[in-house]
Amino acid sequence: MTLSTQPYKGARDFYPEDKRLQKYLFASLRKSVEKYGYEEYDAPILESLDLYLAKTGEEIVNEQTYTFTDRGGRQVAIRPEMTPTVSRMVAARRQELAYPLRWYSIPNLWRYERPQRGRLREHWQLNVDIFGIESEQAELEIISVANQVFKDLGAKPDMYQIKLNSRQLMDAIFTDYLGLDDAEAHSVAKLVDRMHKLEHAAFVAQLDAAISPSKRESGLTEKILAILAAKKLTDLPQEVQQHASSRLLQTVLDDLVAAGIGNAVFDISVMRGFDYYTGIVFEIFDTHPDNNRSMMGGGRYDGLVGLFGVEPVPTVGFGLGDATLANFVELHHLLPKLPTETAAYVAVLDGADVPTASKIIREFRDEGVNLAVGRYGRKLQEHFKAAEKKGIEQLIILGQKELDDNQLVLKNLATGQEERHGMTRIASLLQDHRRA
RNA sequence: GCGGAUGUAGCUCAGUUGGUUAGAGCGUCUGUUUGUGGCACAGAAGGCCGUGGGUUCAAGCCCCAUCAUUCGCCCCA
Repeated sequence: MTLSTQPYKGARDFYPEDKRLQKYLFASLRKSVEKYGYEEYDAPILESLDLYLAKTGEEIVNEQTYTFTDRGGRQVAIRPEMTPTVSRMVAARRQELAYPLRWYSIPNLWRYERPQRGRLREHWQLNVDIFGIESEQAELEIISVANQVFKDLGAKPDMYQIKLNSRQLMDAIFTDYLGLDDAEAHSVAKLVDRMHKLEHAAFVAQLDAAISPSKRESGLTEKILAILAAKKLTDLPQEVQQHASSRLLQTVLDDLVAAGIGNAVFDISVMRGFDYYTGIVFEIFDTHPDNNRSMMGGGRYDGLVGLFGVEPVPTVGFGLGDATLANFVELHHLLPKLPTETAAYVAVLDGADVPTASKIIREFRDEGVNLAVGRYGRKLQEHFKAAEKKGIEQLIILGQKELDDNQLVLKNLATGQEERHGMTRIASLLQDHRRA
């Protein structure tokens, strides 16, 4: 039995070129959310299993969470999402924190399931939450932050679409307007979530199955279909439009447009899987036909902090996965060239005095110039190849001649241009080059 | 958990109706003399043909199982 070199199923190795992409994406995400005053936090990857049992949405705990018993007999889970953790942290210090809190994190999360495109067992997810604002100011800001994230990655508005709905509005439609009981409402909600994936006939058939025969005979199926055909809030029946949640959603949509976010729309099929959402929910979809999926989702969850036996704190937040985001930026060709951190490669030629060369190299580093040194005693052409393969554009040649007159050769491997200067001059050239 | 596809060199893949020493391109390494690369030329290394069993005189090829990868379903942070 030979040892496998493959990473664990559903998890990725990050070779330097992969890590470079991840670092670029995360740096962009951090920059975007920090523009709005969000601060980064973090927490352990392990949590007590109780934390996930306490909230609703059972499947994720039973089937999709990595769990184990530790040596002290405690039931432990590897975090499958960040929301319970951040709620726990807020609850623990609820009285001393300065609201509104603006927090973000980029945790790695684990779920036990069959890997597929854009969905792995280990992934990283940007989590952005605002705590302590009851009004729609919170929704407006959080969606603006999400939009900023895409804008800063170079995305144009037609590359993605922000879809909004409201849990309260759907509850009002299901219960008050349609008269569904709880079980029917739950089934119909799950169906609506998938309505764009199903053939129309299949959807209607499943809809029929989800409601009681008597209601079906009184034409309820048609009534539901009429509601679901709504493309705008104003397509809904008057009595539904008068509901407070409908007016609130319209306000948020109008405010987003006023804020210059024109690709935000009402979409009745946006339900969100978790039951802890209490108000407006939203998702961002990639409009590219090869990646037409939800990249980010979120909403208002006012009840979660209160699960810890303290006063509830109104919260709006979202999560954005790294795998789907990477698909997005690649499909839309948004990636810039990602250069190495190393400013120059140093070729110490055969016959050059190594202690003297080393002293010069140390001086470069003291100036903050990142240098990788090639193996001593190699031929110059091998240094060229090594530097090029590593993606390092500049080569510093240190032969005995250069050491004697302290005029070093700096060669740009892309253009072939060469210049001779003292160490200080070359250091500043390299620093300018990196800033450009 | 369910279904489809695919496993041959480091990578991308060829391998005829089963037939003897297993192929290409790219990459890697060496050299074309010792301080100027990317090209070219010459050469080399590198394969239990995913694994186990079966059929056959003979299996990379056919059959079964198994593992892995991948796409989708379920579900979705």
